[in-house]
Amino acid sequence: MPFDLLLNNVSKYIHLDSAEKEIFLSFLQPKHIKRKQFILNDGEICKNSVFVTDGCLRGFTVDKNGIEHVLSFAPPGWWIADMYSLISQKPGILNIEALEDTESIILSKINQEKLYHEVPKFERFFRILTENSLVANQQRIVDNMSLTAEERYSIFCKRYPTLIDHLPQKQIASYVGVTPEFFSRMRSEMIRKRA
Amino acid sequence: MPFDLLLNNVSKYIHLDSAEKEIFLSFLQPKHIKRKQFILNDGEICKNSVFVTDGCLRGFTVDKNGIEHVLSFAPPGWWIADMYSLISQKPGILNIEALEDTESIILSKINQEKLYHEVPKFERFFRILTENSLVANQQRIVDNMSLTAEERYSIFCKRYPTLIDHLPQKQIASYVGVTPEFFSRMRSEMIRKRA
DNA sequence: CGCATTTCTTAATCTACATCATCTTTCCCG
DNA sequence: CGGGAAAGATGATGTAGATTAAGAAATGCG
Repeated sequence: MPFDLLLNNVSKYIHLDSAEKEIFLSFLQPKHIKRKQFILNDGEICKNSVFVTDGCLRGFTVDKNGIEHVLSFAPPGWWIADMYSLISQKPGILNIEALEDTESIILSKINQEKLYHEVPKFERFFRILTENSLVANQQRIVDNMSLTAEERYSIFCKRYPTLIDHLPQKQIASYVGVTPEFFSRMRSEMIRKRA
Repeated sequence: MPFDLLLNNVSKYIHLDSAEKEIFLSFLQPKHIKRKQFILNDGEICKNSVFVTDGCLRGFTVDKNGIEHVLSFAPPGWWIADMYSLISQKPGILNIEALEDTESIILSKINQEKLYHEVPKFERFFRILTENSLVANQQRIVDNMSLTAEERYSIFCKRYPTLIDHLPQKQIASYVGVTPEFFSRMRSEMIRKRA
């Protein structure tokens, strides 16, 4: 069952009996996403929370010079959405794209509201997810103002250990906030230092 | 009445009849804050939302090298709090300090909850404040990754027009994310260009 | 399997911003 | 209102990371 990963994720924060699990599962929809396929474009209203069970998604914005900036990755076991747009139901700034063929589970905004009515303890669960995204954003602002690229890379490594040797370097570079060229040079210097 | 500014602020988002206004006001507490006085320290749990009616507060973090990074200002008409800590009631990372003698209105977390029960439409109001802080943080991450110091300064100017010639330059520099020396140089060059 | 496209590496040069030092100006508290 | 501290200006020098260019390696798709 690919839903096991999701149930595990939920049970980190709230306990569900089997009736509640049933209700939860009835609101979910599995979705296969092909490599390079977009499931959200900037300017759209975000209608879904997406939980990845296999593969990997990325959330990114495009600045006025056409440069992409990766704000988050979603490997298996992670949720992804444009939190602002999802909450406010106003147009967002995030694009969400599959970096490889990906299996996911969709919880629509509408079903999320229904779920709150039928199993109120899910309010707690999604409140915690929102808090986590808040704290991550706050921390990221500070990190970008005070840390070097190398330090930011090591934060990436802690946050996404499974992605380190798994993702195109240019995606990691974009998350860390440097050019692919500099990132390549930086990595080879880090290896040299360690040797 | 210094509460007028606050009632105006609230009525931008929700309409209150006079009974509801009464209830709201009964939960508030005016507070005078002296220049250089802290009303929140990092590591503490944030217990209050603070609305400024006169003067100015700043929210900032201190990095591992002891350098301060200003995340937000609160001139008259603005709310300030460590949103993450306020919502989660866990220790936060923000310090909040008065940049000059300041008049403010305090709404404690506890009273905020009571207010939700007595006047539920305040849920909408504070939800919107939370959304605004979310979108501001998201935008700030992108801005810091893609804009020059000069562009970030012009965003500061739009966001806080009343503060431009009113605040120590080093505070603005810290918000923009540059050293005071570079900020001084940058400003004199911007003036030269315009002349 | 093989070719095209994407990704990675390395090098030279460039630039935005930091750091350090010194001097001047402003401001605030006794 | 006067003196001391904080803030600001300006110059010289240092550096993290960008840009451009060009070749090598990897990868995905027909």
